[in-house]
Amino acid sequence: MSEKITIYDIAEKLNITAATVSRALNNNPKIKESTRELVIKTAAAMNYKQNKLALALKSGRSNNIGVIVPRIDSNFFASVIRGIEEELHPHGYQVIICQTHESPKRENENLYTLIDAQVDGILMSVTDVTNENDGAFRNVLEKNVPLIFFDRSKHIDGVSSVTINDFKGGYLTTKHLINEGCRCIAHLSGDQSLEIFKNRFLGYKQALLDNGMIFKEEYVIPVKSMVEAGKEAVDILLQLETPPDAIFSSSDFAALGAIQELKERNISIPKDFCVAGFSNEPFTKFMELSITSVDQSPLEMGKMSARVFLEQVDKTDTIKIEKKVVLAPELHIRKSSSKN
Amino acid sequence: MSEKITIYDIAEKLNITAATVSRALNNNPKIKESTRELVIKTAAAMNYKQNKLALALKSGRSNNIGVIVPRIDSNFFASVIRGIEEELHPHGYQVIICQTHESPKRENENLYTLIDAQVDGILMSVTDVTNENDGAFRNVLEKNVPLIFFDRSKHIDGVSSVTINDFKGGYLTTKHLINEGCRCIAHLSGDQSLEIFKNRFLGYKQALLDNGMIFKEEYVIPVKSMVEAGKEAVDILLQLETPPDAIFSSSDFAALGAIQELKERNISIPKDFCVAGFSNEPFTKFMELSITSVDQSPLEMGKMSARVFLEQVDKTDTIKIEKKVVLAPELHIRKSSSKN
DNA sequence: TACATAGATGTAATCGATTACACGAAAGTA
DNA sequence: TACTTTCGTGTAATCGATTACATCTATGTA
Repeated sequence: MSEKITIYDIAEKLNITAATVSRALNNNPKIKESTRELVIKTAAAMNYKQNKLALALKSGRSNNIGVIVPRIDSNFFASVIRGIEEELHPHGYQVIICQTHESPKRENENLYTLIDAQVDGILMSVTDVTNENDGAFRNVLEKNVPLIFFDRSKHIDGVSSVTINDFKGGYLTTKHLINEGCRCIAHLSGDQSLEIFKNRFLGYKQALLDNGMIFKEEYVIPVKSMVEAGKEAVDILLQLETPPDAIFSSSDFAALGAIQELKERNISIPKDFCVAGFSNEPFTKFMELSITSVDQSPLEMGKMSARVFLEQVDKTDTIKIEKKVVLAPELHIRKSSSKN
Repeated sequence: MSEKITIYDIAEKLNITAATVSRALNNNPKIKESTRELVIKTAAAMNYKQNKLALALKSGRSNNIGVIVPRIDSNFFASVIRGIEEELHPHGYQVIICQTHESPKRENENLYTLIDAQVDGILMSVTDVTNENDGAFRNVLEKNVPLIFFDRSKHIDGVSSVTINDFKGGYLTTKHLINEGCRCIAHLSGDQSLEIFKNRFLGYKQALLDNGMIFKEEYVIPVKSMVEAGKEAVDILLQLETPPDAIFSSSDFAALGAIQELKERNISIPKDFCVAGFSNEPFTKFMELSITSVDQSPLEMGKMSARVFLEQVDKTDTIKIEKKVVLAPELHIRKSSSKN
């Protein structure tokens, strides 16, 4: 119903030009005070709203930033997004959400779409590092749109990232299991093409070696981040000649599955078997047999990513600052691994 | 680095006008086939990308839709958003996320910001129905921007909504508890100014009356959706002259708190006390003592909201179709309330 | 041959805001 | 009095794409 009011409407009403109106509204110093006041009052009276699209076209800045995640309905990614939104909202940015569902094709699609939509920056968690068809990434860089990776990163010169120290997370957790007296610690590993999972694995391995324990390939089971995968892994592990007495899982969901399967087999946790997960999903704390897990401070990660973006967005210099922020993982020790 | 290529660049290279280029790229029928092919080939070669902002300004459609939720880091809202994104992505829409943190002020702010950003529609879950300062809502309606409520709705003429039948959810759950043999069923209620919570309460009450049980005010405890609140509620309930033997909680988190407190007091669940929650949060299924809860099909709710939006967005008629979609709640009966 | 018609393309306005440059009036300076 | 500044506004181009209307050419028809 209500006609869209433009600066031309205001100008017409006051018998001045749109240029003057624009200047008055933008606090341009070379405008008479009385004119400014009149314009501002009239604009308010006419319920004028600036057309952000026109502004965006003119300035080349949309005030939108794009966020790409594998999926949004995971506590971790949702929390990161929350952090991003909260940090960027006060600066006038809107957050556009894209999901990849772990598909490199969708990832590229989303990158192109966001660039087409003229976003002022892209914050993302990579889906597949081996994605060679990185014309999409090159495109982003060529357009000089700030790109920031969080959690799942990828090595690209000049691109900043915010991650946690996954190696340390794996190391600390494994060390903790060793301290609890576990002798044979297995690892449920994630997609090794992603650095986060590789580093968790490497931290695990190093902790074993540093503490005089032997590392066995057969104790490392690749799993998807699903309950069922954890059950299957336990099934495999318990058939080994020397079954393990602890599991460090790179996924909370797999850890949960492992626990369910162990209980099914009447193996007592933590007395005879310890389990620890990764991500600190809400349910790990809520269980009666609460699950030890590594917190990744997703909210902080989101806020930090947003801050890194803000630092870069105004740098008109072509000199790219590559900032690598690494947050500290926090091990939450709970019942599933507390023998004492 | 890479210059932005516009249709003018293509036109110049081919010695034709931008109009022709535009027509060729848009499959306008009145263009020579050979010209079209040449333009398309050249555009590809020059790596031309349509500037969506220019298009948006010209057409008045941004291809963005706004989603406003209390917060994104809740499994329910994140899942709804996932549904919305998946349904709208194929239609070329991008999803902009806003959070209110249950603040009416933020809600109004977000509404204005989204309208300013020229979104093509707004899908939202209301924060506070008593929010009288609805200039923000009026503004949306006047601008003829499709508005759709999901889950937490509000009565506004001409505005569509997608909700679940909360009354039925409350009714079914209470009936189930009665069937299990519970005689005194308490209710942990949510903010009664929100219809969803009022309806859950009404369903609970009706189920009691329909089954010859008496409804007692003192059995209704208002709670926040938090673990701690559930504990406190149990503390109050057990001090009553006739303490209840079951709880229907309008929140899974409060239900969890209740269970923790009951266990603390060595009350056996479900033998001596049954508990049921609402929302089917992931953890309810994962607990060893899994929690009975009502599923709200958030993914479906999101997709459905998106579909309702799509139906309305192309209707140029000023006649507003008010569509009220009500999804069926699904009671998931689990250990916390299964005596048999 | 003369004229209507279809086909292909060019011209220019438009969406709404910003801004370099131009211009007239008032004020300051010598 | 004559000339330079300063101040406040107007003019018009610009961002990139779309599209109504105009124009021109080639073809069809009587």
